[in-house]
Amino acid sequence: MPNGGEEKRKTKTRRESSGDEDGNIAGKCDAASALKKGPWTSAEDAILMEYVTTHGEGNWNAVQRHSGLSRCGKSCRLRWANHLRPDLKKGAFSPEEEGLIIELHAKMGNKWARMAAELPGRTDNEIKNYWNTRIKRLLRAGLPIYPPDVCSKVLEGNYETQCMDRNETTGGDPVQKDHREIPELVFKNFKINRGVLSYLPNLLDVPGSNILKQDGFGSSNNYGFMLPTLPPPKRIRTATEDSIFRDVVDVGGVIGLPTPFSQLTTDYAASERTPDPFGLSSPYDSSDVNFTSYDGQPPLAALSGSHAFLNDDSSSSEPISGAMKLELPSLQYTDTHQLDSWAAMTPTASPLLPVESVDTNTLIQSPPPMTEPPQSLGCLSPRSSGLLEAVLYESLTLTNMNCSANDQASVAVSMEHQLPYNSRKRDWGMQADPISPLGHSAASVFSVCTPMSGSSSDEPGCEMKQEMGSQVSSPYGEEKQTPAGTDCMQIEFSRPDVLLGSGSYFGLSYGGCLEKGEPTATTQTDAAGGG
DNA sequence: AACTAGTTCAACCGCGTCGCT
DNA sequence: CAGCGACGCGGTTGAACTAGT
Repeated sequence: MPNGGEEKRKTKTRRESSGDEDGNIAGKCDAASALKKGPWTSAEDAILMEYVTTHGEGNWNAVQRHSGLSRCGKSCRLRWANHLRPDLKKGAFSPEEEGLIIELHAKMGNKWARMAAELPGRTDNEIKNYWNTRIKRLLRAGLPIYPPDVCSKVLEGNYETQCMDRNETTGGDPVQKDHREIPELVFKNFKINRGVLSYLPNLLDVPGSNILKQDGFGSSNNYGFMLPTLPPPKRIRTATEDSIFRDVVDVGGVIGLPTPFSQLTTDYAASERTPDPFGLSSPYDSSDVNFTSYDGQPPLAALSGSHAFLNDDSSSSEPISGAMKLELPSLQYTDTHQLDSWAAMTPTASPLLPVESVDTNTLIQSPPPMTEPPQSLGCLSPRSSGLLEAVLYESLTLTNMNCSANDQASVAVSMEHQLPYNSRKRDWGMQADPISPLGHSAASVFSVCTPMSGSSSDEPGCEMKQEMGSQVSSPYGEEKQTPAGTDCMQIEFSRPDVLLGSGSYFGLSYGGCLEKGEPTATTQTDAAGGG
């Protein structure tokens, strides 16, 4: 499916070859040297091939110098890696490969290179293209990105491996936790946050049901966070839909409709009153939520949450808006049937605040270490895993928020006891975050600071503790006091307008509950975007 | 046959990281 | 430790192609 073709490729190449002389000159690699850009010709390929076979890979800039190629080293490397490497596997992805890609993406997010390493003969670019194409199609059809079996695999796999990992790295000593694994991601710098969010009240004038339609939210420029907008299908293409459906079934091995995560529900949340595949129980029963209330818009929870910035490497430190883009494509639903299926996995119907609307320069900061890293939480650290884990993590986080801010010692314990994996009863109606986990999702777990605030944790604004019980932006632009120690999630989350306007959601709520112990100086990123 | 919208894929671009000096 | 170059990665773009009308 993915590549429509070698044939096409050949045709294109042929054309390119013929148009060699017209190739545009100049380039970013080295504008001064007028390096050629654009499609490679077969002659160039030959030169590059010859050079690499004699000199080996690496030192790509030398290729240009020594081979006479008018291509920058970067371009040479790309060409070699993506097209000329002898071990490249050409042609469409096999079903096995497709399945693997899906699984890997569920685990690691947009780590194309890492995924490529798991797929011999495949390039990151290829995988990326495949995924993006696939995502587009699935979203267009309103289907879940991950087949249920993949979800369960990832969940199980990570739960086990990460716990094992943790035990190894910490020697089982909960005190000596491995900071790489602990999801020390909380909102910091609340004062700054409040500033950042200060214009949110503007949004509050827009009814929740409509806000998502506002320019800027639905625009392509803003699709990054939770409201990516793919153009609605202008015509229904039966063949395409069929194909999509086939993909879901074939690749996933499990029919994703109408309840794509039923399997997970069974596995992990059987005892819960609401399907809770990711431990993402909504405060609502899905039956209580009218997902069509937003003018027929689907719940805009972004399941795909955000590998990019949940993953543990540098790319995670990008400003949220950037990081989220590809991973949170639009979720569009065409019928209530699909809504139902999504309702199970993305329980929130809350309109979500696009990160862009907050501040594209926001930073993700490492939270202060928790008094005692809940083991399970550590196992689900978004920093060490992908989307699904992130979702789980957030679920845990949200759950944990219920704990009294004063009862710091209970944090770890309560979180442990609120794992989605166990069947411990949770009163989501009172406690959980309706905005959801999936909506703000992983993003909401993170600290959001303006760069100018600095990532220094010793700034007063970064002291989450101080903020416990501090102001909460009301949906109406006012601020109200939330008594410290009270259930921070008792804000009126059931109200979309509150959710939208509640900068406090980002700051206070999370911080109030998560922030325990010393602020950490560790930052996920620096002001420059992480370097 | 012409037009249009959607898809695919190669290549580019910007940025982060690493290693060397 | 700063500066620099090389390299790698992920996101985006644009042209070619395909399919539907």
